Amino acid sequence: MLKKERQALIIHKVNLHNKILSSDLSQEINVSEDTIRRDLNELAHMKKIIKVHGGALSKSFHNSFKHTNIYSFENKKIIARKAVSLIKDGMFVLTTGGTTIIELARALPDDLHATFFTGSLPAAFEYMHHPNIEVIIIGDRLSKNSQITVGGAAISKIKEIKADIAFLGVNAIDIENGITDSDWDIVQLKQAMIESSAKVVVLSISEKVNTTMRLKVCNVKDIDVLITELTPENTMLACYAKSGIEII
Amino acid sequence: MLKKERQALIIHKVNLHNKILSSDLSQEINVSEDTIRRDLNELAHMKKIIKVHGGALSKSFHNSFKHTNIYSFENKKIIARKAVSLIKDGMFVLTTGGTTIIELARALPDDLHATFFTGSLPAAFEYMHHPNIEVIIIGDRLSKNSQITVGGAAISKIKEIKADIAFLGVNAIDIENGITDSDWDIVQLKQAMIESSAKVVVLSISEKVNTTMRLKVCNVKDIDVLITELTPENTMLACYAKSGIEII
DNA sequence: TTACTTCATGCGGTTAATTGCAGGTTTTAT
DNA sequence: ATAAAACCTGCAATTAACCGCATGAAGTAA
Repeated sequence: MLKKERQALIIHKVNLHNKILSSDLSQEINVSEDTIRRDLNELAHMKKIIKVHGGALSKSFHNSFKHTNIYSFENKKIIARKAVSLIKDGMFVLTTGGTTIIELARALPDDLHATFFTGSLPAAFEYMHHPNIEVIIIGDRLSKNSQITVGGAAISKIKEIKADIAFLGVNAIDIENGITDSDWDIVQLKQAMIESSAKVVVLSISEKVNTTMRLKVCNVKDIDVLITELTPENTMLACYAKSGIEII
Repeated sequence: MLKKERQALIIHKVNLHNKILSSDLSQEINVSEDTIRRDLNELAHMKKIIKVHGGALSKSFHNSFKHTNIYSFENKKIIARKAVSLIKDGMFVLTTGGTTIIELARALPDDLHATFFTGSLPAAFEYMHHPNIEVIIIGDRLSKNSQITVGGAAISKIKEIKADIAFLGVNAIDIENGITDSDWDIVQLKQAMIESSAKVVVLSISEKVNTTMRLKVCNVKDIDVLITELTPENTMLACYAKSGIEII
């Protein structure tokens, strides 16, 4: 096999599989690993692939970090816009923290008059900049990881509130296991919020749909509305719709 | 699995869930926890994630408040340094908000172990970044002007606390009228703090000394310590020293 | 055709990277 | 205080990468 021919094949395979091992190529094309390595180095030098220890990665694979970041950011904005449409003047709104909730805060229209309850510092900070929103901070011990107040006092405060709507930014939702999370304190908080709220709205990028974590927050049937960046007709969400959840 | 590939997966998961445990990753990817730890450390070194004990956190979750130009910044730093010397390990500390308190928060030594109570969002945010400080947020309605929680619930929470020391950033202090302020809610808050604290420390740049505002917080005799950027011997402070206040 | 040059390849030996593990220490949680 | 979990360090085994060189193929000019 000619050198050019071999390299073309390598590029093809890398783009096809996003990754390739030197050892595999060597076996397949029946040349020494040194030759493969030389090929990979040349191709890497021509910026056709990304050479790594043990093989190579496709260019698109490596870029996928930045893309996903912007991607989910855009997705969260879409979710936020949908969520905002559920909030009406005069409502009492409970929210968790999380980046999706932050986007929700930023998407609130200036003429909305409502009262927001939260224990999340970043969320409170966003609400604070809104001209017509009353912000009530739920006090307790501040969790440094999640930047939200957690503990018994926070829970009992939440239970005193009769909110119209609660927005939960969730980390994992699954038709079998419902909403799950990895932080015990956050789980307690979310459970209290669900209990205290007339309507429970779950915000989740589709990547988190059909994933589970260790601790259970609630069942799918406890949710009233599910918002993702996808259209409600998406097949991925069909089973949730069938469980009686409104999909937006 | 290639190392780069694994690290890409880790970044993706961290960004997806905001937080990840080394043990979970180890199970999922089927490599030893040591390998995961090494990956996390590398990624942390590349500033892609935040490494914490037991796992890692997403970077996007740690946006900090903007550092606007603080008036009389250098003086407030001097005051902060003096104030910090009063805080000992294990203390319960009550603080208001205000830029001087923010400087106090930043001046805290890393090895200080103490519990801080505050209703101030910016102050809480600074305390949160300290490794060994427990932060308790005092909840209630958020005052947008002063970025601190105010109201009856906050007051009664403060009264439940038996703090060792309270730091008040004040707006006006005068030998005749004592501490005065212009915001009714803040006045209530400060009064409660004074009541709940064994020791009351007032932080004030000298510009605010010998000025008065409309609402009275307390008398000079209710203060234990006064800290300004001036030396204790300064004649401007002599009359306060004569009233039995410790000047630092 | 022949002698010469260039290039691609494989191989032996060496160096570097990656990973898991044993141990001892630090941190965390109870 | 105490026990469990997480951490770090050094080490060893495995694997990949690199270097230099020999071989032979392919091309080139006389």
